[in-house]
Amino acid sequence: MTGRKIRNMEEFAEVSGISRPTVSKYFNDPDSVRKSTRARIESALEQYDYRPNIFAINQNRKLTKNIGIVVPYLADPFFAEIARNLEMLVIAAGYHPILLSSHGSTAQENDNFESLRAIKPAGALLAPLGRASDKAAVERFCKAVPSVLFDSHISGMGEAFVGHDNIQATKLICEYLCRTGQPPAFFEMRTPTNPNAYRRRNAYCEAMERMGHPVHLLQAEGGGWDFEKIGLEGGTKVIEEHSLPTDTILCSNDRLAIGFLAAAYQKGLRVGLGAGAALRVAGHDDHPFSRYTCPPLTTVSQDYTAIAERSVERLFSLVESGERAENRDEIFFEGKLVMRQSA
Amino acid sequence: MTGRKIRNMEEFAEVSGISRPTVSKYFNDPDSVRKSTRARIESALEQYDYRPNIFAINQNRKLTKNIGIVVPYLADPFFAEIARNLEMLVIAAGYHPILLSSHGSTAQENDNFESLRAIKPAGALLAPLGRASDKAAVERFCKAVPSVLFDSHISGMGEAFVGHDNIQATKLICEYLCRTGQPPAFFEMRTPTNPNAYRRRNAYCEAMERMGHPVHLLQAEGGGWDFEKIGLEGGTKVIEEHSLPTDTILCSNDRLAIGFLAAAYQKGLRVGLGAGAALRVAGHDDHPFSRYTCPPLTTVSQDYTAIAERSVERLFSLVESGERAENRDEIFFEGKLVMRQSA
DNA sequence: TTTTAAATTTTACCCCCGTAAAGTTTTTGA
DNA sequence: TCAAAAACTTTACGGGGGTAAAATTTAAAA
Repeated sequence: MTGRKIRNMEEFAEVSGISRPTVSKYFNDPDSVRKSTRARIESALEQYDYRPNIFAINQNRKLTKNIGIVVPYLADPFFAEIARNLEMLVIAAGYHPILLSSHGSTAQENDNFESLRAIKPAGALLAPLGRASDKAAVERFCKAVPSVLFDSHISGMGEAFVGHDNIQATKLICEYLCRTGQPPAFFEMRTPTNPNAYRRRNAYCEAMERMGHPVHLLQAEGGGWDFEKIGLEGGTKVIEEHSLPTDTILCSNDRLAIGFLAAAYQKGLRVGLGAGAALRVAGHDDHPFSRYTCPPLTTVSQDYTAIAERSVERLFSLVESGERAENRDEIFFEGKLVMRQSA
Repeated sequence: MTGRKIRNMEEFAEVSGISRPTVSKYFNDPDSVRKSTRARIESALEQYDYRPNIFAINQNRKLTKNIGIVVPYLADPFFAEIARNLEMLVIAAGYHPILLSSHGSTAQENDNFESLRAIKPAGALLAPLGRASDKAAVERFCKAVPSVLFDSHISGMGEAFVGHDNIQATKLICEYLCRTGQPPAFFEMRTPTNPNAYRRRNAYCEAMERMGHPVHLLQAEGGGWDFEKIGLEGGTKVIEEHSLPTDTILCSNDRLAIGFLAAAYQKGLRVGLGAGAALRVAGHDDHPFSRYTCPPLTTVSQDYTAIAERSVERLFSLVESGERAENRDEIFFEGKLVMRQSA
């Protein structure tokens, strides 16, 4: 780090003794220039502190190295965790992740789409809000930017969808619960925020009918993203009303289950498998905190890593081929049973 | 949305019948042009879909409307929640937040600083890793970009620090615990990831000495950001070794407490206040999930909202004056006791 | 050594907008 | 109504770099 300040590529080309277009070529792909040229540039790089201006670069490219990541609610540890995985994969691929949270708001989601389009991303990984999404806005965005949807499925949008197999996973835990005790009732939000919830509800109903057990839906009121709160309040209500039709509760997701466990605890109902237990409670997702509940939550896992990896992989195959997918594929990863002490 | 496609400001100026420099002026401040001119531009804006190219804008400004937000670990709901608050305040102020997580890694933190500097942000809100931070890198960044530090304090860096009063808050809960039962032992990580932990440890020691109670530090092994795991394992260990010197445990933060509660539960130790309880456990932070633990966690809150608001306020007073602070101020918000059922 | 292909340089133009300077029009206020 | 002030237009330049085309050099192959 010596010598004069370098203001632009012109000056850097000068001090490194190479022409500017070749320097430009180097920065776009160091392997595209002769080895000896590369060496000269890199030795100049050690002497002088220079890097190309990102705005000037992006202005001249139709596409940038930016990859947008949009999640519906980043303060939900599930999305935080999957976003973390996605970011790291995108970085590893030499791209630049731009992480945006819609904070549960349709307006914010639309703003995020606009912000993203303004920076001409090479592609985007989207988990839309779902029910609350402005479908037309999602569609416009996907048309303009190669996108892979993950977690929340909106039919027909994006070049691909990568997500969790809600149906298989729900059936799996239903079967486990039926095999090991009373058939479960299903605890959920009456009007779920997340579209996966509908698939889980349907899968539960189907599974129970197939096994010849009664279907019991326990529906909590409330909207938004404060699932634990809804679980706690809804859980308290069903317990107080003695409206539990069975001793086994399958919650639509782990966050609801965490709330429900709190409700059970506060009402003095012991949850677990042993003789002294009054209730079995299971969740869905293998949420980062589900192993720390009391008792530890039995659940079905989502394969976070696989979903993140495949989403990124699928997106880059689009981005790097420069083509749009001829046929939209949908990839589902199976859930695994995570047996802990709550059910 | 009719008419031909507009490619740039030149063309837009043409169709709106105004000169390009005036149009440019309008986009920088709609109030800086005559009312009638503004009306003509805005009616053209309704007919034609045009917005200025963000890269070209930023290339020509020394400063952008970008505000960097760097947090050490976004998958920690505490940071997710505070980032959410910060983002919304920054947006409300008409700026553009760029949220970056260091994912607990020094290298990533430094990369984040570089990425941010590359986009010439008007300012930055930083919560450094702390102990793991590359101090020189933080200092360089703060010298180059007006920055307000929050949550984790590194002395002398940034134009201001806004955070939680760890000392007051720790003393508050110590006094509460001593007043209502046995004096607490302090459960923490031996080598804490977060710098606040050291202040809490010291405040605990001081408070106990001042009140004439013995100081007991229970130190869990392990590093990183998986605090619940450390709390569970460390808690299991101290319980198994019968090395609990008192029936009251004050955890250095809520996430450790969540782990500790799980340990107690799994070891059959009933936590709470009543007669049947073997243990009291308290935390620190009022973590988003602390109200859903079993039993609900007694803790001291951090004033998330105030910290976020003041940080943003302080940063914009710098940004908009265009000056650097003559004297660095440090603002601490007091914690409040949150009494729930665990202690 | 010659031929050929590949890499580089030169030249030139483009991207899209900020902004300063000078000249022109419109608005304001007395 | 008229001069001063304000707003606008025209003109011109600059920012930092992508990229195409033609000319030149270098390296590899025959």
